[in-house]
Amino acid sequence: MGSTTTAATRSARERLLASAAQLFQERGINATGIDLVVRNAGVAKASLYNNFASKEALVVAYLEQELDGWVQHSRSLDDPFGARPERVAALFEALAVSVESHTFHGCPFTNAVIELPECVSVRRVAEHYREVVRAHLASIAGEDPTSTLVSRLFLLYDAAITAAKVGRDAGLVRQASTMAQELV
Amino acid sequence: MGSTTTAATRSARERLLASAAQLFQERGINATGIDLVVRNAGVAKASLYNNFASKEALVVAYLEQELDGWVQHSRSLDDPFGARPERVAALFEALAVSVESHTFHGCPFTNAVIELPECVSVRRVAEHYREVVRAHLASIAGEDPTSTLVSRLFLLYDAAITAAKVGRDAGLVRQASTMAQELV
DNA sequence: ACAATACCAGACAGATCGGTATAGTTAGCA
DNA sequence: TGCTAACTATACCGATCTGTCTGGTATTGT
Repeated sequence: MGSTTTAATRSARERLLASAAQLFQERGINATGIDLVVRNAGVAKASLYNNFASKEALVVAYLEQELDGWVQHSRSLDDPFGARPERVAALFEALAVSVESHTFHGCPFTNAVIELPECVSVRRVAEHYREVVRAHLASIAGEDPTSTLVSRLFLLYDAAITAAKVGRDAGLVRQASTMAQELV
Repeated sequence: MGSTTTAATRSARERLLASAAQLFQERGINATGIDLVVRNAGVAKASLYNNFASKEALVVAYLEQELDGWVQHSRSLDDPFGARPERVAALFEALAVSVESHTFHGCPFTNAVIELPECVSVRRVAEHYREVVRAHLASIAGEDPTSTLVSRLFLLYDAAITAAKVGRDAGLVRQASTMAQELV
């Protein structure tokens, strides 16, 4: 018990999270049934409820996984010794590339809040994500996370994601990138 | 027949659209069942299917109504003879006020695209909305809708809405407003 | 070898989904 | 007056939803 976890356990849980991440992003959360998540994961239904208390718990775990992924991804893109405009550009350019490769389905956190507006645990993860993004932008800008400059960069990052999702327009993403680079 | 529509018919259809608008925005589209829309409208279920072919058709009609509402609303806010920064400010300030009054549930078009990503008719209305917004911003800026300036204003408008929805932050909306005013 | 534990496959339950059908009521109009 | 058409109320349909339960298998540590 404790931290002991068998290889099989980890595999089932991981496959469920990977399946959920794919389906929730491609089809939306409310439009994706448990049965489909389970089948897509190649896992028994009971395994889902052994690892997660409910669908809502699965959604929250999926979002927490996405948050971890964003942190790792943005860190891997960032050169802490680079110039500020280049660091900003790297962040936005990665977004533009994923838009062009059609693997982009919008911000998982924003999407989840829209689909489950009453769910406080979802909202909590989404707000945590926004704090993390703000902190990252603050570290690039060399300012306080509550500063005007960081707020403006944050707005532009949000804008780029929304434009990419609804407008499917990588050009707008690059426009946002240009604006952000001009700010720092 | 033809354009003839009785008072009762108009009333049922209008009540259904009003009910759908309220519930789809407050609870989301997929999380709102037909029965609830009907009950909330004080209307019989058959009246829904006399006026709309399906739930999807109701969603599209709701979005078209929202589009008309946005056009009327933004026109009523706008003074075509005013200075550009004031015209931009009026648009964003109305958004900030609705955020503060807790009647704001995000952009209906963005939300619908997120909830029904496969639905082409929903996406079509959403893209129409974006063209209309672009045209309005172009008329304020006195430039072509495809110009860099209009793209930037458009990004900021998107950003303000997303920040208001997920972050519930009227301060960010006003920050976006300031940026937009500086641009024109 | 053996108990514990995760795993799989799938039936099942109760609720709710979108949508249809039935049956009776009301209002406008020739 | 009597036809038409839209209304109301409600029962019903098959499908699907989340979640539970049974029952058998494979792996694990001791």
